[in-house]
Amino acid sequence: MKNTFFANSFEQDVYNLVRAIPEGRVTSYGAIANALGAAGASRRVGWVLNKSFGAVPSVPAHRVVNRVGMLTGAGHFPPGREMAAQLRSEGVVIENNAVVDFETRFWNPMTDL
DNA sequence: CATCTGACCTAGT
DNA sequence: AACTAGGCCAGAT
Repeated sequence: MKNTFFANSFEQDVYNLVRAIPEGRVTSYGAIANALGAAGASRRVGWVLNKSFGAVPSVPAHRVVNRVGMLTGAGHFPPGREMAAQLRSEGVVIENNAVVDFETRFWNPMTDL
């Protein structure tokens, strides 16, 4: 389905979609890109999220992981806002830099949005 | 201006 | 089923 937001810019779309992720849920870069109609541009999503730290309101980028559920971007998170820490605060169990029961915690933008 | 790398994903072996 | 290789878009060197 098409986003109810507006496609003013790719980064804006990514921001809105990531902000729409419910607490305690996670999604993947590919799902976001696909939901935005930019299938295959999953790398771009990651790059957009990289600069999303300075954006306001804060973008819960910690809820975005790769397809396997690994916190690949944990090392790029600023100090005090580590991925695993925030996810744990939301009730998500992290084991070895990966989300436990990722498929259960997975949130599909197109389906649930 | 050409090349490489990177918060990835899909497909082939 | 696990591993390797290729493809994708954008920024950095």
